Amino acid sequence: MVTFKTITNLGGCMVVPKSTKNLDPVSLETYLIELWQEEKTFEKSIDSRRENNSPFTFLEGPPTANGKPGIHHVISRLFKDMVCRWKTMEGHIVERKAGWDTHGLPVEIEVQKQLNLMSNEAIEKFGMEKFNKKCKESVWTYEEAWREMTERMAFWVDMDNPYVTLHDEFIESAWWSLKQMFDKGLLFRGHKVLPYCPQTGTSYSSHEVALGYKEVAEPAVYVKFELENIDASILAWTTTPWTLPGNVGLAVGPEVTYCKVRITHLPSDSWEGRGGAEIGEQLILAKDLMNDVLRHHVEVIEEFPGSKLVGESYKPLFPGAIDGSDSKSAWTVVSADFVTTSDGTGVVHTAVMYGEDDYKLGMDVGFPAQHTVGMDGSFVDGVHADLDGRYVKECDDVIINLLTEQGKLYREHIYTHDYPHCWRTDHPLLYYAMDSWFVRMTEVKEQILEHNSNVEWAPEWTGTKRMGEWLSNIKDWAISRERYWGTPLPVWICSECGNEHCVGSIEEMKSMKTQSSPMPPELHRPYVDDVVLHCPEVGCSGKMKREPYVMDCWFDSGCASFAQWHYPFKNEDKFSGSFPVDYICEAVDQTRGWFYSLLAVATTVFNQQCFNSCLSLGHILDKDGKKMSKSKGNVVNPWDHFNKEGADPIRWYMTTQSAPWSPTNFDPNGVRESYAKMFLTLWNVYKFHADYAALDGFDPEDESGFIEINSRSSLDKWILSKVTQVADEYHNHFVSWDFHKAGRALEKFVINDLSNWYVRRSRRRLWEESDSTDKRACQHTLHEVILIVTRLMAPVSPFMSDEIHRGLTGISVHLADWPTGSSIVERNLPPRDTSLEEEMSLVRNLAETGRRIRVEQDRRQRLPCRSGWIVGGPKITQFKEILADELNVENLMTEEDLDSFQKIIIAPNRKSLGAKCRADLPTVLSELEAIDAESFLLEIEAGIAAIGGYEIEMSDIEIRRVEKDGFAASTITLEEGDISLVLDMERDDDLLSKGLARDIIRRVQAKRKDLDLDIESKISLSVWIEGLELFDVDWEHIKIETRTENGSLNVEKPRETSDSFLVDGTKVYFHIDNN
RNA sequence: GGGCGUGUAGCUUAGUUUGGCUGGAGCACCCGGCUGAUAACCGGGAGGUCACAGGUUCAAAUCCUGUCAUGCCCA
Repeated sequence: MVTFKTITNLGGCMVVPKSTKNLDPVSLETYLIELWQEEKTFEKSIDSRRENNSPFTFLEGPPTANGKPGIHHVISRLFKDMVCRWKTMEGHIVERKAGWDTHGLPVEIEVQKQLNLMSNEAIEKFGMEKFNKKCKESVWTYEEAWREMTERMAFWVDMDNPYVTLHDEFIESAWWSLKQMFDKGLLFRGHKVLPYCPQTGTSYSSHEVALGYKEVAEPAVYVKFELENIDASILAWTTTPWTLPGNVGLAVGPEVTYCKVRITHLPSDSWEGRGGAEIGEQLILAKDLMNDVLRHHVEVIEEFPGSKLVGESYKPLFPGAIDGSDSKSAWTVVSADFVTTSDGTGVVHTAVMYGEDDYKLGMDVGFPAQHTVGMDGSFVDGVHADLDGRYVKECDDVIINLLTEQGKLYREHIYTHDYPHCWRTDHPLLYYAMDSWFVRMTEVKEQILEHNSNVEWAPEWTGTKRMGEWLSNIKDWAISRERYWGTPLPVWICSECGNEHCVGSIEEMKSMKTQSSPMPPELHRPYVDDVVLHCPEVGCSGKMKREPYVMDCWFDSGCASFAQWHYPFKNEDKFSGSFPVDYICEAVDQTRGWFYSLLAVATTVFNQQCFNSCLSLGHILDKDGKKMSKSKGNVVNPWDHFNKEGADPIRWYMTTQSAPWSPTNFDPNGVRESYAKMFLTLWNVYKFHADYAALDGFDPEDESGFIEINSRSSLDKWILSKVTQVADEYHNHFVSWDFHKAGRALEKFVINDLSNWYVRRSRRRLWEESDSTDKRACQHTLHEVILIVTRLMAPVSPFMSDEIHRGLTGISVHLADWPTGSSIVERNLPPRDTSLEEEMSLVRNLAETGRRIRVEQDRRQRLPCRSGWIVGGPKITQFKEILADELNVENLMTEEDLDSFQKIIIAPNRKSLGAKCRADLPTVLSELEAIDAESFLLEIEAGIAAIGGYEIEMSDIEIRRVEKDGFAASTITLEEGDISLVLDMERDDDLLSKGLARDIIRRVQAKRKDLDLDIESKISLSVWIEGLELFDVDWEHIKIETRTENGSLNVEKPRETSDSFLVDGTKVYFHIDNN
């Protein structure tokens, strides 16, 4: 059992608290930022923990500095900072290296917009070297803004030594990791089907595609594929006729029911567009879609599952367009599980190179993977004489005509759908199989699932569901991009023997390069493109050219855990001591982004998990729950609040508003509320303590003046017990990532327990002018409780907590230990006394009950009651005086039961009495009203009760219990049973005089405050009262309370300028003269 | 289209895991009270289709099914 160390000599210099000013949050915070810089508080907070040698490692998810930081960036930096600060206080070494993500398409797009370079051709004409230089500059556009925001919100991170993904060191580490994958056979070349714009020569990420969806009406066709061995054609549907020359297969659902039909009659309706069928012709399609597709009258000849069609071969639509000699499956029917009967014919036309499903299916079943369309968007030579060299989107009509001529078109129609368009040129995008390099993630699926399951995810479902589901359908990772600005793919291919070589370091490149190739000044295009290597293959003397790709920028950030240290080329110790990383934190959209790329790289390179815990945050939305975006104009600028309420209230608001992983509707008014409640209240508690401590020269470290907790009042013991309770609750919520619950609990403690109860109840103790044990006990208690509160809140709101902590101890809260302790630092909290806590809870409950009674009885709080009784419930031993004072009751007693306060009244049952008495009812009722209930009840029980000649029985009346005249009561129900509070409502001259005195005191005090008088200054007070006698003793009391030296009561007449007020019909005038 | 979240008073939210008192707070509003630390606090009032529709159950904000809205990710 560790005892609570009440005297905490932390080596501070300024232990006697100074009187404080009113709160100015902005200057307080900006002052502290400067102080932290001068003192190097951040560095100290790390260095002071070195002796424990227990690192807690954090990895910063690198932001891109080519966009302005907004309020949504504040939240993720908050939760990063909070956990790091918390772990520091628990005694760990928590180093925090900043990082910048500097590569990637968004950077290029930004520069392209700037320089109006709307195609690859334009970029190359402009010059890749110049272009990349621009990109490099562009990534630092908002660095200053990011630094300022980071500093202002007090995210402690080492921004002077960040890792930067464009640095050669970082790139070299990334190269090294790719070579590990290459050596394990996990890197391969293939195709990836991407939305591609032939005008600009670029493929697009899904993000860009989303920018350009447009609704278009295009021709769609039902095409007849004539089977070789069955006298029928299979019908297939497509919305992209230009892919038909590339057709190499038809996919059917194995479980889907198909049928073969024969045309019996021509359609009765007029035929739309081209196409048609002869009577007697036989067609095959899904049974469910017959009615939607067919326009002829038919007879169904046969029904069968799709599996029966599998393997059937058919005649190519465009013979010679594709060389199928190496493929057994070319132009046959295959089975695929993605086939549905929701549209089309239930048969999917497959052109390997122009659809993702198509490509995957093609690879699985061995269709020939050949292009019929070139990179320029035109058909290649040899497809068809009418098509060769023509832009595909212009050929729809030609193709449909060709099919019609050959009798292969069944129907055409116009189909309206959303189709992606190039956001720059507005041309429709083509889904096109691009050459691409892949990491074979499918090979390591089991390992990555295993590593994922060992991560502590918050919330859990991010890991198990969102990430888990994704990983169980893992696909190979396309890591190459046909772009300019990025980490160059370090793969070289020999032009002689086709040997592929992956370079894993600068040194390796240097040793392999030909004499004539220059050493690149940096590891970027175009310099690296010029490096030619000698082929290392035995017996080959060929030259190797680099594959002209850059890498997916997610690969960069996925390498951050080791590349930030330039591992394995340097910092072996730093890396091994920090891997796997203990903690990362980003918004939920990073699940498939950074969280995944970290897992993927760590699994393929080290076969380890990359991080032990991951907090995935919900997004910040605007106050209407809409996404914040520039175009909507609903983006909140954090500086609006930095410059108003300060960073602490923003951080507190974000923490307590909702669970970290819940989306938060950002309400600026909520920040104000956090400020007004949590921070103003705490500041005033502190100010109250500090002002009186300064006045009295209170020194918490003066052992001679120390009061043991045992010798303090019950009120002190109570708040000390409560602060321990809230500290434990707070800590437990931190452990389970429920930071919002932690903050709410602490806020409730500060406002309700500390400020509105402890301080309010303790004010008189500190007003006492002479030194007393009780006063010092109160000062020590306040001092101790405030210190614990500041240490608890320091990770969330580092400014005010530090200011107060420094004010009380002379040292920074960020160097202090976590109050509940850890495996490293000692627990340091006062003892609990739960019975005291329970009693106080009851007392507060009864005080509220008293106020409720007064409202109901229309008796103001300042008018005292002569007596009050507590009926039932546990005995109140410690806080009886407090309760009596709160209730404003002169004499508070306990009573066994309610009988002495209640009487029985008899109410008539009109239904039964009316039937009995008829016209006499009014008389009976009025007599009943005047009757003595107790004795009449006895008469009824004896069967002798009668009114006006009518016999009265129990059924004629209702018995009720009410408070006797002059009493008022209210009952609260607790687990232990009911407790009633009874108040004596009697008013007499004595009570009225006392009540009046309190009202006068209150008005005079308010006036003193209005006049901005010093608390100690003396006044002259004149009072005139009309219609009520103020007793001498009460007048004396008024004079003492209001520090009146010269008092006059009812002397002459009130002056014109005198204040007046009315209370219970009594008019009071008063006048203050400042002495 | 698919996966994963979210939806409770005008606003911000608790309660949903494990069904059970009259769905609890704060802001704003109205009435009253307390106050020489406080933009704080206390009592009362008004304000609820617990997104909607079904279902299970003696009992549903809570469990199940579907729908709608909204957010993220993937197509």
